[in-house]
Amino acid sequence: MVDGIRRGRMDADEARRRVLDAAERLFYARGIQAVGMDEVRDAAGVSLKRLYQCYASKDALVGAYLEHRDLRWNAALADHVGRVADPRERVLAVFEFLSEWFRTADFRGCAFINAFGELGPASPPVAAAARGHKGALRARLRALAAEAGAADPDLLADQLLLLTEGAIVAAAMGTADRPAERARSAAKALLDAATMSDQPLSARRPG
Amino acid sequence: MVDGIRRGRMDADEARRRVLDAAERLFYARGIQAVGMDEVRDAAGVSLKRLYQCYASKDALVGAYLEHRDLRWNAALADHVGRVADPRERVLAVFEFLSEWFRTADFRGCAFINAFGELGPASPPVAAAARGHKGALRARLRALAAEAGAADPDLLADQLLLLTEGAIVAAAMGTADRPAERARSAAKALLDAATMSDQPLSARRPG
DNA sequence: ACGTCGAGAGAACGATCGTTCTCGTTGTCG
DNA sequence: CGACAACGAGAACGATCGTTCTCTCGACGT
Repeated sequence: MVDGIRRGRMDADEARRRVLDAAERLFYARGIQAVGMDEVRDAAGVSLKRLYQCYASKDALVGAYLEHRDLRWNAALADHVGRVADPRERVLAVFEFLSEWFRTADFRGCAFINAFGELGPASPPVAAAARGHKGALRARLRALAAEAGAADPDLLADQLLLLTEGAIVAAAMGTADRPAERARSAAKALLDAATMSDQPLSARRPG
Repeated sequence: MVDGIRRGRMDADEARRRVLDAAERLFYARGIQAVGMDEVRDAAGVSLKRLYQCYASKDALVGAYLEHRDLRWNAALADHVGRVADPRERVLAVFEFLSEWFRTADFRGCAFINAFGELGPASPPVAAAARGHKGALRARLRALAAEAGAADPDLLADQLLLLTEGAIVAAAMGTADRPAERARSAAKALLDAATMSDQPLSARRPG
């Protein structure tokens, strides 16, 4: 009974991983409400009983999906930005990351924007996860803006955040051509404007 | 028999109007999948039979909802921009329109982004409506950019579109402070950058 | 006034979905 | 070898939802 854990626990971890992988793929590709637990079970190759042992409810699975997605996405962005040294280029690297992301075969927008639009008002946990994800992104953009020498890092961070979210939405809906490149060009212009460091921004404005 | 149409058609139009009003309010506030036909019936104050006489299915009602929303939103934006004469100010008026919109009590993001995130892949009509709406917005921004003298109106239009969509998303999720004002400041900088070849920055006057 | 048509209210139906339960099997340990 | 716990497969259950059907009643034309 005690040692039953030996193999049981290994299998349980494996099952959890497969369930979460399947859920992430399906929820992201087709939306949360459109995917039933039966489909997750099929894709994960486990039994329903096992599925509910791993995640006690669909809500719990959705929470784990968003949490995992947040970790992966943040790590991928950090990795991409981390390869660049120049502070200004680090800001623009965010948009090169977006460009690569948009080209991935299964790209379907931001999981958090989608989940928020789908369940936001009806599901406080989903809303909180979405806000947390975007809050972390804003914090990262603010840090990059400050390192790049922006006169007002909060302002530039918000502007970059708007460009990022807009590019993601436009890429998902196909409403703009090469949205990442357009966002990058806009970010460059805003970065220039924010770091005309030693004079014009303040000199240009009267009192 | 012919005249039976007289009163019948009046009531039918009235019922259609009330059904569409109720559906628009409910779908926008809580999402499409979260609102059942029974609830639309209650809010509209008609019978289910009448409801299905007005709109043959929920899909048809969703289509009418998006179409009506598109008309109203475009008209409101056109009205707001139309009150401004200066070409550069007309571009920025878009973001003042957003600012007012975001402050309305029932604001809950862009109906088309929400609907697309909710049903996009599963519902081609919804996806088409969303793309049509954003396509019209992009065309309007392109025209404004051209009138304002942008060197590359397509580039500026896309950049402004990204700012607009980003501001809407950020406003809906509450991830940025005063997103409309931030988007406006970014738009101004981009507008400056896009029209600098004609006139130097020093010749510009802040609005 | 009477028969007919259509409207309203809501029951009913079929499908779907989240969740639980049953049952037959298997693998393990004493 | 035999009991027992856990597992897989899938039926079952209760709820919800889109849609249709039934029943009753009131309004209109002749």
